[in-house]
This record gives sequence, structure tokens and C-alpha cells, in this order.
Amino acid sequence: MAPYPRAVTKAEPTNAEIALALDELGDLYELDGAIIHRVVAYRNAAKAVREASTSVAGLAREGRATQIPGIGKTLQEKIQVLLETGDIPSAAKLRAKFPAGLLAITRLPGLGPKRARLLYDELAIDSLDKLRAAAESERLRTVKGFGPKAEENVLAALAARDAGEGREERVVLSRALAVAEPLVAALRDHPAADRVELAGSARRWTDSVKDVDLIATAHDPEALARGAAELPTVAAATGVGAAGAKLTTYTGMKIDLRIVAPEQFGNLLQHFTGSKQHNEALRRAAVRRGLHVSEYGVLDDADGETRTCTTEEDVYALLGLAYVEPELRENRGELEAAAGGSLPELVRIEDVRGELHSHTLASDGRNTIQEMALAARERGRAYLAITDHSASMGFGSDVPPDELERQIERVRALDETTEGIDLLIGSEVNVLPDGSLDYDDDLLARLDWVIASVHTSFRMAREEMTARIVAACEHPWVDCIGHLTGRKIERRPPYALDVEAVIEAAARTGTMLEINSSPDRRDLIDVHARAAAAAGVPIVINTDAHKPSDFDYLRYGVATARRGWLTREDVANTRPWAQFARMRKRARAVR
DNA sequence: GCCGTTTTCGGCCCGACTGTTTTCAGTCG
Repeated sequence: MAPYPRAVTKAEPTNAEIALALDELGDLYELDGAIIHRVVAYRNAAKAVREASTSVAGLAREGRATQIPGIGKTLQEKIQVLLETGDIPSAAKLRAKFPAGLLAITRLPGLGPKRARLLYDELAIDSLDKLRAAAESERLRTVKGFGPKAEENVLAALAARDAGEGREERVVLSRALAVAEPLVAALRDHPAADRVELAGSARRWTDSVKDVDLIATAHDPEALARGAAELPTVAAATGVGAAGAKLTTYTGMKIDLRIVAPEQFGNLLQHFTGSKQHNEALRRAAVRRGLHVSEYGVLDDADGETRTCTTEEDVYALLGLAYVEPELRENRGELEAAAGGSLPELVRIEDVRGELHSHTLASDGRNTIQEMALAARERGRAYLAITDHSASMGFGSDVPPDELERQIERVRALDETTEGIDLLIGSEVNVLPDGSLDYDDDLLARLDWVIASVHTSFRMAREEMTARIVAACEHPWVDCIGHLTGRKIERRPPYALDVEAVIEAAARTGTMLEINSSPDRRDLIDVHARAAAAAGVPIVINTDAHKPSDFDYLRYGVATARRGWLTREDVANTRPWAQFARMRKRARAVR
């Protein structure tokens, strides 16, 4: 596979495609020996484009891409040329200068752009095969800066690559937490432990993680490290000592445990929670105040003293910043907000009062209405909508109209006799490829609540898929769109869709958008949820429960909402049912 | 190449590790 697949020519490159072009250009400039800050500027811009919630192509066409942080006049122009011609001239020129195999060499561990370029200039090595041959015949050592050890490392890196090691293997957060949370609990119970905290991307509640970072303090650090290595879920441990241990669980999860002195705990936890972008931006802001932040403390230029912090709050306070919740630490404006006192008060799990997406035996759920109702009530939900699949679902999960009629009666009857939770009858209706629904309007009108979701024909063209979902938004009996993009984390990309256009349609029609909490969906994603809420679209956090324990997925949906800067106000189902009911499109139309 | 409660020019996050060197550049996270 080519490292940078050329997009098929079409009018509107996606943000991901533009980001890929910028990343490629950064890599090529790096090989060309450009100063590193220029290269970094391209990579920062690529990341900003990839995360942008609006169409960067659209912005660039209007000359407004510069409003994305990290994009200036030059990149605005380059993106514009990319839109017009399908390529960036400087990239085409550099591609001709450096063979594609050179990039593969820079991706080997231990060989960066500088050393790869040196081998190319001195020995004309422009492929992994030539590199291997040169290492085997001991010719690498003829180049200044390379020795026998370098040859050995190159051959080891190539062998590891052939064995398929070092693949960027990320696991969905729920799988990582299933391992990490019991491990944290066990370590907290250890007699030598004082504090044990989850750090890293898991603490920021990212969609998936590469490994798990734990930070601890202990009055007997070595005993805690040994205790960690001896836990029953741990298959292997290395570097076990007073500083911590590197563990591998039987599930293959890599765990990095660091044990530090209590006075540095805040600095370490802040550093290892990340993200890289947040920490870099934090340090840049600190430098402007004459302060230098590292994992060990905060060095003050004024007196040459390094101050350590027992808590993260202290680290942020030293820099004149309000405490930033881990979910916000992605350098998406949180530092400016922390400096200006305008950080949002994020929605919490206990704020969510109702569940508006659940399945029972009538479709593909595993339990009765009553079992689901009691499970929801047990978890503190004040209302629950039963929303089985609609008529065309297939695989034996479809609910024909006459069956839905009976389901309405069943839910109404059970609601009469069930204390402590309001039961509502709804449906998760399929949006057919032409944008229509598969129940008649008069049946949909009799329900309390309708979610419309796409479950078929995922591979439609972007324009058609957008029109399909916008049509669903415009339907008078659709209250909410379910799992908008259809992505499955690490397994299935989102379908081609103009999310901006859907958000606009939702705002215009009074349709809500769901954050589906299923840990492999978390869809809306954070940046889309943020954009939707900013556009005034009410967000609903649902678990899409198919069995009682699925109600516990709520924390993943809430985490996505928090990563999207949402407050309790932004999330519609933080309200009691009576209040929520009036926000539904069907209620607004009647009034 | 970007960016500005010191700046429109001159900076650009911080530290560990490695292998090759006589003091450090390149790589990595």
C-alpha cells in the first residue's frame, strides 16, 4: 500500500484527505532538510484539519481556512491549489526527488529523517531491501555516525517489522478499562500503596488507547511494584523496582506503572495524562510567563527554583490557570478558557435522568420490557423509552406494524403498574436509502418518541447520504437521529456524510441528535457534539441498551459529551420527563 | 510555516536514551 493513497478526483476532498496531504508534505520537507519548526507546522496543521468539525475545503474555497488555528496564509493557499488541481506542486516536486521507499525507512525505529537521508546520499539506499543488504554486508558502518551497533539495530528492526510487530494496535477504551480498573483497585488495596491513579489517554476517556499509564505513590515503592507484578491478571513484568514496573496482562494489555514521591505526584499525573498537544501548548503558555513545566516540576526563571506540586490543581494554579478536566485536554481551546475563566461546567453521569434508546425481546434485545424497566430504575433513571427496531430491520429483529401496536399496549399497561420510573413507547426507525421511514405517519404519531437511524446501504455517496439523513430530520415525527455516522471504533469508518449539513438541518427542524454511549460507537463524536450544541441542537445521551448491564455504558456517552465541552444544559435528557417532553419536535408542532 | 497581554521578526516544550563520539546529534515519547 502506498503511504499516501491519492484521492480519486472529486470536487470536495474530506478533512481527512486534506490532512493526509499536509502530513505528506511535512514528511517530504523533513527529508529535504527543512528546519524542524516548519515541519512541525505542517503536522500541527494536519492534526487541526483532521479534527475540524466543519469542512476545511469549504473554508479554504472562501479563503477562510486561516480561522483554523495552525493554518496561515501559506497553507490556506496550498489547500486552495489542492482543491483546484488535486495536488500541491511542492509535494509533487519533492515526491520526484525522494523515492517512496525513503519514507518507509524513516518509519523504522531508530532511523529518523536525518539518518535515512544520510544513507540515501552516501550509499543510495532508497528501499528497505537495500537497507537490509547494506546492513548485512557491513557497509552501513562506512557512513559517519553509523557503527556495528547501528547495523545490528537495523536488522533487528527489519526482522520485527517482518514479524508484524510494532503495528499500531489500539484497543477500544472499554476493553482497556476492563483490565485497568480492577488492577487500579487491587493496587489501591496493596498495603504499600498510598495513591494510585489512572493517567494517560484512558483518563481523558479517548475512544481507544494504545496502553495504560498508572501513577502511584507508596511508602514502600519496591513492594508495590513487586505486588503489581504478582497480580493474577499480569502475565509478564519487566523493570520491577522502586520507580515502578512495565506489565503485560494475559489479555495482551501493556501497563506502565510509575511510582513517584508524593511531592511530585501532581506534576507526574499532569504530565502523563497528556495529551501531547495539551502539554506542549501548556508549556508554551508557561514560557511566556518565564516558567518551564516538566514532569518533575515548574522551573521559575525569576529565582531559578523548581516548584513541585502534590496535586494537578497546583500545577494549573502555578500557571495562573483554572483546573482543566482531563477530558478537555486536547488543545482545543481549553487553555485559553482556563486563563479567561470561561471553562464549561461539564455534564456529569448523575445529571442524566432518562434513557431514550433501548431494545427488548420484540427486536434484538435480550430481555422483557419489565426487566429493562427495573434495570433502568435500579440505576436511577426516571424515565425509559422502549425503542425496538422498525419493520424492515431483518435478521428476525424487525417489528411489523401490528406487532408495534401490541408493543404500545404492553408498554402502556406496564407503565400503569410500575412505580418509580415512567415508561415510554417509541421506536428506532430505519431511515431507508431514499430518506423515507418504514412505518406510516399515523403509527409514528401515536408514539411518545421516535429515533431515526441508518442501518443499511452504508456505502452511498456523500451527497446522497447527507440528503437521506436531512430528509429524516425534516420528517415531522422524527424526534432524534441515532448514532449519526455509523462508525465502529477501530473497526468501521463513518459513512461519507456532510455532518455540518445535518447539524444545520437538525437546528432548523428542531430534531435532536444522539450521543450513542455504546463503547464501540460513541457517535456523535466529541467535536461533532460540540458543534451541534453550539448550533443550538439539543443532545440526547443514550445507551442503546440491549440488556440490563448495557445501561452502565452511560459513562462512555457522558465522557464523549464532556470531551465535546457539553454542559448539563446542552444535554436534553438531564431534564425531568415533563420538561424533556416539551422539547420534542412532536410536542413543539402541536403547540 | 505560524504567531504575538514583552514581538509583524525571532522565536518555536521538555527530558531520556542511544550510539557514536571526545562533547553531542538524532530519535523517541
